[in-house]
Amino acid sequence: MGDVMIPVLLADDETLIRTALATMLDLEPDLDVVAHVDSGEELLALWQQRVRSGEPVAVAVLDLQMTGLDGIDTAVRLLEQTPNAGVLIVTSHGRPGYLKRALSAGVRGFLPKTSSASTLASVIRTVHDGGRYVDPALAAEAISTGDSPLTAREADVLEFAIDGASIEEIARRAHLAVGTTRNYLSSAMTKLAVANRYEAALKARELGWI
Amino acid sequence: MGDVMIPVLLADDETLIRTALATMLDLEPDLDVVAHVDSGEELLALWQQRVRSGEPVAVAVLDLQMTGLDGIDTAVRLLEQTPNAGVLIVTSHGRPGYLKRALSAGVRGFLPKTSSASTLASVIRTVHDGGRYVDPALAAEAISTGDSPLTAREADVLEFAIDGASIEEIARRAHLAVGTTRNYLSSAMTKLAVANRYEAALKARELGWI
DNA sequence: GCCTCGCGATGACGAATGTCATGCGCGGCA
DNA sequence: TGCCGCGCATGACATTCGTCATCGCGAGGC
Repeated sequence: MGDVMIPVLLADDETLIRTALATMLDLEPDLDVVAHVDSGEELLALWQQRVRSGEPVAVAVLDLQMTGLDGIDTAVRLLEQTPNAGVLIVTSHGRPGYLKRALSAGVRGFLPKTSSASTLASVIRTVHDGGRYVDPALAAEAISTGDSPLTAREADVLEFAIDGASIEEIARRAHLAVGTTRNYLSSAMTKLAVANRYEAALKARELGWI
Repeated sequence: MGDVMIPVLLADDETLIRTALATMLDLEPDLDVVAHVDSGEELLALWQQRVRSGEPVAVAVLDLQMTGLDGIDTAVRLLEQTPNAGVLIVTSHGRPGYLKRALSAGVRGFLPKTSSASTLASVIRTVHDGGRYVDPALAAEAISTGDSPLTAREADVLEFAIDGASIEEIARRAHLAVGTTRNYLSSAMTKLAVANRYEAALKARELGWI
């Protein structure tokens, strides 16, 4: 019996949600939530500890938006260490770009929080067995969105533009000249078909491109 | 036994979270999650139905951020109909202004999702017994933040400014002249001590003032 | 070696934006 | 009744912003 149980590690900084999910998943006969923590850092520490002590490989269920290391950052580090670990990301915001980044990092499951509980449980099993599962709606959206047309610099300046900073401030943060910054912002705006840098930053974030 | 059970109605548009919370709360011996729905509208319909059929008064647990009617809107309508109903709001974003609006609507419980599960359960009991409970950290923040210094018009234009619209566009949406819109934005910017309307809108939202 | 291309920068120009002084009408209110 | 205060509006002004043409430079590609 013990060897058919799937060990699950859960990371989410919202305690209420995390414990509720842990409680619910633990009710599944074949799932064993061995630990749940409130940050990516703690999950990584726990993972390493389990690897060192030779415990059976677990499925990591990560919330995408966490303070500190977010779900994708955590997944990247975890997968650097354990290349084919089963990692599953759960998120409130179905941004296409996030899905792409997660998949290219090697994440094998990606679900919105609007999924059902039974979906989550079955995806945990799928991921544990080496399979993949991506929410169909999110996948369709990611495909139809296409890849980011932004160059690295354009993405940089947009990232600094999102909090409403002036071009001067953006230039300082990006270590670019003011005029250069303007140009990058301008070309990003053209690509995104919007009229100013704020809309551009908003849209790029919406699409997960920054 | 049946009459000591506290009926709980749950509304949250994230199915995974909602069912996990419902499952967890149902494990409490004195709580009975009689239904959980994914929108404020549905919760209101359910509430009315229960009132009409004379069922015992329940505690409503509402997620603050939902598409359509959000937690506060739902609470307002629910409390218009049943003035001293027990309503509890749960949220990811601890904006001071939200807390104030919720309390002035008559909500008696306000918790961040970073609370513990036992806190939620005990606050449901408190609210059911006619008591109040507000997360101490959120309460302190709300007190230190003070009230909104924005006039109604200033708040209006800021709301339209948050998606990056031009002043012309904001003016159209607010049914104001372009110059007037500029003036309101300008005075809002002064009050918020920022340099442009985007920062102003962001800051006002951060503080829960719009 | 030469050519091209992308990155970073500059300067000029018109449009959008933020500021300020000012005006007008209207509902309280002393 | 007269006097704020407030909502809404104008016009003028200096800045900031977005666009565009142009340039230097270094890293490949042939």
